[in-house]
Amino acid sequence: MTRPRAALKKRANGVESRQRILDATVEIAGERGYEGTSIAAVSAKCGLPASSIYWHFKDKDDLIAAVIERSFEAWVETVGLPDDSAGTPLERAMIMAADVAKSLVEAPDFLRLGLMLALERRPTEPRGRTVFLQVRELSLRRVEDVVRSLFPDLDEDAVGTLTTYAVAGADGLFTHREIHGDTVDPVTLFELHAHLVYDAATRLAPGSRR
Amino acid sequence: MTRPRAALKKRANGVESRQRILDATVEIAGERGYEGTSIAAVSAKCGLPASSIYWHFKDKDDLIAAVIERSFEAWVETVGLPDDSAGTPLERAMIMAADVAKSLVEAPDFLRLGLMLALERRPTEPRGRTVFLQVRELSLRRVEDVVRSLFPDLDEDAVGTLTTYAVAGADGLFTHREIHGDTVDPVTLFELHAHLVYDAATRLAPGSRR
Amino acid sequence: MTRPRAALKKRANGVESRQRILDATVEIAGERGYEGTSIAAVSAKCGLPASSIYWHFKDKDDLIAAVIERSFEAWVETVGLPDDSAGTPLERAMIMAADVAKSLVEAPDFLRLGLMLALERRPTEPRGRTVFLQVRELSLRRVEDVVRSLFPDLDEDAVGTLTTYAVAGADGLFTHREIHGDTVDPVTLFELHAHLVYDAATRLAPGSRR
Amino acid sequence: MTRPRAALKKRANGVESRQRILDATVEIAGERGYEGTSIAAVSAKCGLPASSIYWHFKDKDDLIAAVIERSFEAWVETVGLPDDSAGTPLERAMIMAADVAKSLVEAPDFLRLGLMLALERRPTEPRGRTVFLQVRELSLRRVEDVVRSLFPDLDEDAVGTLTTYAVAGADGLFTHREIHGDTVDPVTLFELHAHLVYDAATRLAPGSRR
DNA sequence: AATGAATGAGGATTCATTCAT
DNA sequence: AATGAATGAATCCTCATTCAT
Repeated sequence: MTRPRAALKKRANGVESRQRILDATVEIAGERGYEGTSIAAVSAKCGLPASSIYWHFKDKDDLIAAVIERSFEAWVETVGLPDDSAGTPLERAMIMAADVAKSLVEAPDFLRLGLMLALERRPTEPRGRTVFLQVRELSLRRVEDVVRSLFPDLDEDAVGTLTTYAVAGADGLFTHREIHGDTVDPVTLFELHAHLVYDAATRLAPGSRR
Repeated sequence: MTRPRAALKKRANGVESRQRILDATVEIAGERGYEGTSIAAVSAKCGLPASSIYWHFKDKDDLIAAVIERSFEAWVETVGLPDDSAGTPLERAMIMAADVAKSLVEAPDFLRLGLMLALERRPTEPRGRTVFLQVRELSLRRVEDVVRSLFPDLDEDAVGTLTTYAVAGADGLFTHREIHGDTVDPVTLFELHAHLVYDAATRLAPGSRR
Repeated sequence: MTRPRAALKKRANGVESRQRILDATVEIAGERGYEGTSIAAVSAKCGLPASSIYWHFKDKDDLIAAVIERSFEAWVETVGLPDDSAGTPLERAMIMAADVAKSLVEAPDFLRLGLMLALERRPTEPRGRTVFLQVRELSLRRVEDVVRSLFPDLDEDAVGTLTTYAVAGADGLFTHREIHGDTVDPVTLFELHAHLVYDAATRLAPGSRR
Repeated sequence: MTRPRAALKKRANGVESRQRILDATVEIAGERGYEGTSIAAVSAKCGLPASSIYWHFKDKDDLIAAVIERSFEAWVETVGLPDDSAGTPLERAMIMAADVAKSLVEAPDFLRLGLMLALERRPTEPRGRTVFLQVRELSLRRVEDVVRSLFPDLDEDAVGTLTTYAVAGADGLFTHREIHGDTVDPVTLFELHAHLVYDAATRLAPGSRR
């Protein structure tokens, strides 16, 4: 009576269960938002009873926050880090644009869910929203750095404006695609965006005729 | 003396009640989205019992759809129609930009609620979402017309791209402001956007070195 | 400016409205029973607002009771009274059987609704049930009389048993038809029933070898 | 000593809870029919909160269907199977009659509830009704078999007629008793019914003077 | 003779969560 | 590591009824 040889299946496996729950949750939360995501629905989709979800996560808030975190990490990986060395500023900007466009097409959960949460204004803010705002702030700083390194002449105000415009534009293009689908090619749009942001840098630069 | 005109309060007045319900609903739905909007909350805010809400609206779906419709109309009014005659194309674009910026700052319910609904993907789409998509489509056609009239040389593809970029940019700037507040002056951003869209028109125009 | 010539339509007409309400109510109550019959449903079916129903009837109980009364009268008319004079007792019994069979096929609302109400045991008995029990008692007395006149020799106990059996049989055949439809010809069954009741009379008669 | 077996009350026991819910439901549904049976009332009667009822049953429909099923089984048990061997056909028929009479007096929930459901015609038929019709069909087949074995000479049409008449008669007698109580002794009536059905068999038999 | 609007009570069902096992 | 059962609060919505007009 040795231990069963291949007890691989159905052997209590915390890590895998956790993943299954998170998988189910992204799907549902991405469809229905924070309030629309019920533990029962997640339970039905992942096959584990509701009480098991509470074994892995403190509460619904915690679950959603975890989902945001995980999907942010997944998104960050698909973006890839820009190679600092290569080419002219414009060329580097264009490569970033293409990267971001691709990442938003491939791993849209993070931003969709995040924007849904961010647009809400409920009195007691869910932790998921806070998490999203944090990682978003992080991304904004990262973009700011890139802007600064690409256009060293800009003053801080201009850097802020440009960063905001660059990120807001990406948000808008993403949102548009989520709503209307690929009626216009997203890569074209993101490249246009990169070009225009680049133009804006010169427009905002000191000594420009603005 | 005739009988007191406004009796002793609380006497049947359909039109006003309807408005009160809608007022309460925009406020709540704009804060918490579709699922977060409970009839009980609306009832509490407008003072009428839940059952009375159902006299005026078939169900929650119907209520939210009505809110979207009304807030769209309100928004359209605050935008104002562009004066066809005035100035150079660029000047006219700048005026539009300022108008839209102002309208989004003043009557943001329509777009906030609409975007929240639009980002959702629930299997049985709420009517409110459909309504939003319809009026949005309408707005897109309107912008398209303006683009065409400002830049008569553009081919249809370019018109589509430009329209999409213009609207998506506005969405993005709006979203950014909803999330981060006025860290960067919205009018500046919308004017920058107008400038860049204008530049893009020349970039996309036939004969440009694109 | 004389009175409009043919103000026949839409001139407030109490009698017709009352009928429309009753018509709608039989239909719904026959489908769904007492509790299942909502004023809103009746209102929807007859086209008059709920408040109008309350102008014609005191309350729901009153409405249902009125329906029972009216459908009983309709049923009584389709039964027709047996012609006292004609033929042998058996022949007269057979004619009655055919009459009753036909009436239950043609105007089944009364009995269906009545039985539904009668089978219920709610603590505060609805007036409709009382009305049904009353008219049913009336019918039972009528049948009793017929039994007595057909079989003058029977003692009162036997009359009671026979009457009960005759009526219960009719109820059962009716119920069976409501449930299973015309899988077996109802006239055949009612004739068989008449025959057997007739046989039973001889079986119960004094001096029979029972 | 081990830990106290029946803890401190109120500790999870699925099977027992399910029974308690069903017990409460038969009682209420038998009194008030489908629509008249509110989950709140069941909850009050069985002591479990409404939400617990939904742990055990998908919805009200499911609950009522389960009640029908269980009460049918209970009823089948009180009927008892006819002992194939004993006596003449008539004697055996009489014993069956007595058995059925007794069972309907003792466990009337099944038939009362079933008939109430069966008489309804709601557009979307409740599952409970379907279940009742199924078990009823089953019972009819059983009776048909008995008829065939008691009167092997009958052709199929006659078997159908006789079966229908036998069952419909039982329904009618049951209904009568539910409505009017024991004004006439039920056993007497069921025995009379058995006699008459027996007579009918000869009346329907080939070669009879029918 | 009729009705638009209102309303409190109650309908079924789902919610997030807990807890003993 | 997991789960069956339970639970109170909240969900949306319908109920029968009223009342001023």
